[in-house]
Amino acid sequence: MKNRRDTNKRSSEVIVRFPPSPTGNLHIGGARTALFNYLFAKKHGGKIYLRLEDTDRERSKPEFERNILDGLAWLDLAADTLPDGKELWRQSERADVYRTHLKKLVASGAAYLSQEKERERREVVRFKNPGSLITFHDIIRGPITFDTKELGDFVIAKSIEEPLYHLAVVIDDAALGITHVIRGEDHISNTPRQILLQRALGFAEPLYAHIPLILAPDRSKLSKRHGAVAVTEYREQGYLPEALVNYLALLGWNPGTDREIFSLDELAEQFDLKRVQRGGAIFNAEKLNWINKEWLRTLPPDVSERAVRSALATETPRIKEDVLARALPTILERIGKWGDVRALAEAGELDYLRAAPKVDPAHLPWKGEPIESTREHLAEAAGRLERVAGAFSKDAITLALMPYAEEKGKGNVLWPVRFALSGREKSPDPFTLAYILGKEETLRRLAAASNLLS
RNA sequence: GGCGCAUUCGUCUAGCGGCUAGGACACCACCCUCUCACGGUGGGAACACGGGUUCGAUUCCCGUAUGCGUCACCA
Repeated sequence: MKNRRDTNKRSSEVIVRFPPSPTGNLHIGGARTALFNYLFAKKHGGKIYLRLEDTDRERSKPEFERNILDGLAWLDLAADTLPDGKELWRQSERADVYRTHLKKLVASGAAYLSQEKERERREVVRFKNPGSLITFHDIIRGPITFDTKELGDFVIAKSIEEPLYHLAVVIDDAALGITHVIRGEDHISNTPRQILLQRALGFAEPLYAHIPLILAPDRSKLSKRHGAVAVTEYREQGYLPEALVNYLALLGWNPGTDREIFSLDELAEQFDLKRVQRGGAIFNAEKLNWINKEWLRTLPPDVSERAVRSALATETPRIKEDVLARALPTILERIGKWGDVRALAEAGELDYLRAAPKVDPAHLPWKGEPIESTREHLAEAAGRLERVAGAFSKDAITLALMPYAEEKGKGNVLWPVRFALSGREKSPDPFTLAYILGKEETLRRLAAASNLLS
């Protein structure tokens, strides 16, 4: 039998699979299962196959399949090409194989056609359960024992033509030569059933590793009512795939060091099933945000600029190219993900980048400073900035303004200048603002503010 | 309810018989500072409980409690 794990020749080979059911979008938990399988395969130079478990024809939908494939591609979790040369393994295309095995099971007496009363169907295929004690060694949890008598003669197919989950899984795992089954802890109780089938079919038993579940803040199973669960929703919110992968890897696994920022390749290098946690882990968006921020900082400026620009694409009027380019570091400092750019814009915090602000003259003077001298400060600041000869850089601006500000009191000078440029009580510092806006626009706004005071 | 899995700061976690129980996120304070953000420094914060085993338990064993999973002609 070709799927036997030969103890000499192929003992070190690792073959894993990610088998989503296209009955829903790729969610965070499924993505992490895919990730752990991927990391394990890469770590050991093995293979990972993608298998669509679509035996339930009613619930399986093309749009879910699309969503799953999109999500995996976005996270950069590429599966290996299948032994038959295809990219995708669909259970719905393997009816003949399942039928053959089913007939064999029935012929040998390991399964039987069962007459049902008052059920959905009159006749189904049940597995004749020998009722033995099954123990398997979970890589993460150690030995787990079940008394399969409690399972009864479970149904393995709706009919000879319609296999159910456990049967299809066992047959496909054997056909693909799967060596390690890495899946969610909710599958622990499925394992004895599958081992029973493997034995009846004469298949080799893969090694099992059941990873902990991802939980909602209230420790219940993470679901739609807890907010975003689909991977594509995180993409839409403007998270970086590197960040989501990084965070997901750290949810339930750790490298044993204090390091927290890892690329996919670095994770693969470090990954070890032995360091996977046993208890469930709550999904914490704040930590994700922090990791995303760390990744944001690693981006080259042109990539960031493009992303910020596209986040602002629907905002009018458009921010001028050169202004946006200079404002980029300041914007990046204030966001955790691309979606925050929109939030910033909607809160009006970027208005001053587009056009001169409507300045409320009442807010122009710094604490108790008279209007007269405030106007003087604005005029003097404008004069000094106008005399800046070379590049209108942040350093040059600071050099031009600082001595005067220190002489008259920093707040007395810097507050009105900053307020004149931004029109806001909270904003970046005046030097940065002047640099972003450019000399001409800076002088124009200072003059405008000065006029408001006369 | 049966069966199974789990339980260290609010959260993610380090720890694999002897530690002032470490780190990160979040939070708080201070510093930086014209404001905000960034950054820096510091702080509060945990071994679920009860029995054992042991000279000594966060660590090993057994209970209890709690949480979660699963008991489909879904996967």
